[in-house]
Amino acid sequence: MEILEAAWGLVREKGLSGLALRDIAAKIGMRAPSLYWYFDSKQAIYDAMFAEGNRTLLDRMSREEIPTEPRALLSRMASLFVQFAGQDTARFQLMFQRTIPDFEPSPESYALATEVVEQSRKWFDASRITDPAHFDLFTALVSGLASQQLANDPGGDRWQRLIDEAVDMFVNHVFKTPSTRSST
Amino acid sequence: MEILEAAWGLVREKGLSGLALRDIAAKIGMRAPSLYWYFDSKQAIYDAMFAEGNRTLLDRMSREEIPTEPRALLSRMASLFVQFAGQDTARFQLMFQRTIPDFEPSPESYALATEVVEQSRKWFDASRITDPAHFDLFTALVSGLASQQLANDPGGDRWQRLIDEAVDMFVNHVFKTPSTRSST
DNA sequence: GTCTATATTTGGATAGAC
DNA sequence: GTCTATCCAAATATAGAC
Repeated sequence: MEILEAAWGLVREKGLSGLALRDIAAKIGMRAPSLYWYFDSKQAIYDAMFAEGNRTLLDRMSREEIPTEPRALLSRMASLFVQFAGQDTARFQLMFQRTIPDFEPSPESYALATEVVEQSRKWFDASRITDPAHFDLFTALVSGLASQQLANDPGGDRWQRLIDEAVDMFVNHVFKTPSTRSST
Repeated sequence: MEILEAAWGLVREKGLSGLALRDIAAKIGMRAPSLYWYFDSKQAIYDAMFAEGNRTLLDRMSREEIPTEPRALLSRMASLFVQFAGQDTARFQLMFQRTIPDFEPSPESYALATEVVEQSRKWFDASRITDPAHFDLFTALVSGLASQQLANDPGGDRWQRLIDEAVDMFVNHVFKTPSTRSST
């Protein structure tokens, strides 16, 4: 949908909460009221964007074939996520941080977000790491890399390039075998 | 200052970007224009809050005596930060995430933020970990714990209680000695 | 489907009296 | 220092013509 495309563009330019219906309309040669033929409200637009972001991420996850080796698997997972986050700060904020005052995703959109978590856990389970706390630790590690990258070196790779080391650290910790370390 | 206290309260209730001068004034039995005697603009209020947050954090850091043992030191550091973040989501967003469209801290306020980073690095250096990339990895780990805690279990301790394990993981990685692990 | 016109609200900011 | 009155701008949303 052309409207959402325009919305994404604006959100990247002016920040997530700086989005205005007027601007969206202007960007596609329309007037603001016309948007109401497609969406019930501004919140509905945010909601559609939220859903789209999650669908995109789900799609990317489904395209990957899951490596069998845990280290490779978790590295793939982390790279996928940090890269996804790094591509669009506003999208990251919309999907993973509570930054817009009133916005609450609709049940349908929220279901997609849940599916993302479920898929992630399914991937993670394939690494044969069983402790749920380890999953939490891993998500913290990955989201930390992503958020530091976005906040302190946007567009760069200062944290992105630490992914493999971080995964090594994590894997060695979980399996408590300080065995072979491959830093690519 | 009474104004800032009211502002913090509102920001916690209605979100960072939901702050309105009218509401601040109302909360302390005033009218909005009166605030202009104290602050030049709304941005100036955000700026004062930004500065105050950083001063508070600096103060807490300075009150700690730095443990000599690296594990204890980093654990203290991480706990301090995650706890500080967990106490106030809005403050965390203001200080560490770019969530308000136009807000840019004044040079004086920004200097305080820089000082926080410098102090943190000074602490970190005391652990005799020299690789700068390790500092980045550590900040990612800690901020990841903090942001996951805030986003997915606000008020709880699901990620907070992983701090010691995370520090163990990190220390073992950095010193590459898989020696004694103490999980408290 | 898209428009103009307009209602409505909200909120930052200023002028000027006291 | 604090007020009232007011201005101004932005922005969501609705009504109704075409």
